[in-house]
Amino acid sequence: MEDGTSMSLGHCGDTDYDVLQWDQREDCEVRQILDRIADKWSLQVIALLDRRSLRFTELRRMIDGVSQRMLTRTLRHLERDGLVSRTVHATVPPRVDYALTPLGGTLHATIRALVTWTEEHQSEIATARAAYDVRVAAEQEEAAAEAAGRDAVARLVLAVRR
Amino acid sequence: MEDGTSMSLGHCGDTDYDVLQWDQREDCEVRQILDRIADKWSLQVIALLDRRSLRFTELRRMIDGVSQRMLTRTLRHLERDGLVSRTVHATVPPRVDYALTPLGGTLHATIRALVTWTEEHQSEIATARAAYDVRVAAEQEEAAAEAAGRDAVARLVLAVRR
DNA sequence: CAGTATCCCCATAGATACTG
DNA sequence: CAGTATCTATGGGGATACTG
Repeated sequence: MEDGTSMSLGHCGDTDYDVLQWDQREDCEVRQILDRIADKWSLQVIALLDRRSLRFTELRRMIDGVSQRMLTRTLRHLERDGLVSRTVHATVPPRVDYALTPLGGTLHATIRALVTWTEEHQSEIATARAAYDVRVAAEQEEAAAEAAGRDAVARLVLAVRR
Repeated sequence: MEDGTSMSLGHCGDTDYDVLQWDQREDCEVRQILDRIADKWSLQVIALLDRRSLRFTELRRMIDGVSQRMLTRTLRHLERDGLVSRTVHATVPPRVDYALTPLGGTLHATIRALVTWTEEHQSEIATARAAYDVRVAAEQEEAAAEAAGRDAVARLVLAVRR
């Protein structure tokens, strides 16, 4: 076995509980779910399984670039969290079906809000980035010019002294 | 400079655009936002700044365990995406205020949905995990027992042959 | 088919030291 | 105070080989 977030989960660190916010607590449930959905493959898996249940190899083919190892790991994590169910059919060759659980379905629905937000605001973000990058570039040029100015002065001083 | 997702962002990979889903596209806006809010510190920063604007050191003190480097990086990223604003007061000693932009505010509101979901379902998740762990442990014991049985048989065979 | 087991890389977090 | 610069270490994730 490779890992597993350990069993002693608990309800986050409970120091000054009432003063702190969900996002203040280290390793709380929110963080764990966030880490799960933010990892490279989980979200794609969830989205695909929301349409219909799929076999291992079907998922593997549909998710471009995923390795067997990573797909297995991702599915195990999702299964452990109760977001995805795994049914093994004792046939030859073996057949394993993965499906989204009701719980997983509600999570996917929730995530959609974030997707919608992103779609609605992506142009604002792009604009902000462009503006930021320009600003940074300008500052760098300024700094370079200043440095060049200092050098010029230094050379002048040397020339005069000679 | 250290990095910056490069400037050639674009609207994700545009292969078979209409067939694919948002979550199928590699490196699309959704992924970028997800990576941002899912990273270790961004969310805490956003949540704190949603209450009131804060100075660098205030943030540093309020966010337990964050290093200068990480806080700076986090703030720069958030600033670049237009989620956080940075105002430098030309005083001695210097004073820099960070605040959530309107855009950042709407993002925080959206994320709250995810937090709510997590709070509502954390017991289900915990139950699922416990069940999964028990299942895995049982399978392992089973496998161990089987292996032990095989060994016993093997020893018997050897004993009889002698 | 649906995995497990290994090895390896490299991107990023964290610690430390220095600066306008 | 509010950073930048540099180094190291951890682990996520890819490639490959093997198996029930």
